[in-house]
Amino acid sequence: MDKTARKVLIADDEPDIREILQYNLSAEGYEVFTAKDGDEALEKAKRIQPDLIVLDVMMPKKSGVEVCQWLRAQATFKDTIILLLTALNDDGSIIKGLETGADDYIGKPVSPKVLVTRIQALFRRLRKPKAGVLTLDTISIDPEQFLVQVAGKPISLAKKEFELLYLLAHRPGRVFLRNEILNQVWGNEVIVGDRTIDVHIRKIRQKMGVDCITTVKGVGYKFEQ
Amino acid sequence: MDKTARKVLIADDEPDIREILQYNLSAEGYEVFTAKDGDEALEKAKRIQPDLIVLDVMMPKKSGVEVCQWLRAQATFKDTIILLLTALNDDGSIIKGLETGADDYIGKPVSPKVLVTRIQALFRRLRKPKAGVLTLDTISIDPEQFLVQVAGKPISLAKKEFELLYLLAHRPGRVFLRNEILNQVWGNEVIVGDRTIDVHIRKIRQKMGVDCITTVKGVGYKFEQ
DNA sequence: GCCTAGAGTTAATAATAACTTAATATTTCA
DNA sequence: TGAAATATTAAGTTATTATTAACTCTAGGC
Repeated sequence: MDKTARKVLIADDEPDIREILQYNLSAEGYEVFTAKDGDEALEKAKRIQPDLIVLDVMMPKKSGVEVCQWLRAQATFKDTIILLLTALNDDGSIIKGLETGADDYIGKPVSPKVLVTRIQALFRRLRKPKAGVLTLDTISIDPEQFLVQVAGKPISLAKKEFELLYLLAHRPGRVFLRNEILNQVWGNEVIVGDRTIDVHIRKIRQKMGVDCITTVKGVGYKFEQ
Repeated sequence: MDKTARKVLIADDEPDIREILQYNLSAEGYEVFTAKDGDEALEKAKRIQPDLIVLDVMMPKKSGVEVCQWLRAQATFKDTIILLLTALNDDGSIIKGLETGADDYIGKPVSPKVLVTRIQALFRRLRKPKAGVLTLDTISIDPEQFLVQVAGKPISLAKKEFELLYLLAHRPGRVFLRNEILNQVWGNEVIVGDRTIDVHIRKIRQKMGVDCITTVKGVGYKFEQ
């Protein structure tokens, strides 16, 4: 099992459902735990600290909603993803479920495939993805390949130029102060003159051909189409 | 209007649905925009930079899924919440929709109340601390982007002008004495003539086009719609 | 090890935008 | 109405950035 595998806890009183979900989620590489009632769900949640918890609403001992409320009251589970699963599909139940702090509310019957997809969508959103390719209209910046393309045409940037461009482009619109730029690209210890940034900015502008870096005089620079 | 108002864009070809959603979301304090087809949705998304976008899957020009894919490929929209809305409720459509990067997928018909609740659940999870953005009616002031918008149109202010506007706008209605303004914007040591403030105020008024700074003769200035 | 090309930096100068001032006009309120 | 305060305008001054070229440094080829 992958060491970085995400832990999922499934709490449902029906053994069939536990098994089907366990099978499908394991197949996707998740480390799966199960519980058969509300108390067991709480106990295992505390011990395992899962990344995501699927709670059936109708369970013995404690309902899924109660478990959800209890978990959300704890600081430890503030960032845990909670998904409610239920046969109660009326508006009132849905609203109540989501208002207790659940991240999603799915009505039964649900196909395992759909459930897995929804779980993956939740993970995609709630766990920060690593730095990847940036696309901004006709400009693409790939830090893996160290490659910049403008309208499909590859541009060759030097290391510092690339790092500076990536810094600005990964938050388009946001202004970066000269100090921030120095810290991020050059590091805190290194001391370079103020003109150094200007010269790099100029080279980037020159090589890219398009005007995508805006000067905010007295403040810094920002990436902008 | 609430200062922390979040912007929601609704794209659906049915006027009834647009209207119902707009009504219900506005009632919850969101700032709502609408689009009637895929192309308009893209255009408005780029211009408005909403926090959340509701996309009908079946739309003229471009489908909701196409719009979603296009948006997700852009760095600018990587943190925008996207919610697909559709009559297609089969597993395949749901999986496909979520896999294009949507954050939620809701089948029609859906009660407006449920939709609003789901949207609030999404915001609860995905809210990013939009540090310091001031939104006052049609004016937004973003210190991170160093950007002022009036009715969606960006206005370019110089550093001192921006700082002065931000100072006044962060406490609308409150009068700032000329001394306070000098201390806050220029600092205690710097000594400048009295007319300097006037000239900056004038430039702001001129550039913004709308009359949002009121003179209180003998006292100072205040921000006011 | 020496040479070379390109990266990175610096420094000098030019260009530009921001800021301030001062002179004049206008408004406001006793 | 008239004095005080603010608005407006244009011109002057300063601060910041752009540009250019020369210089240093480093990695890789020979």
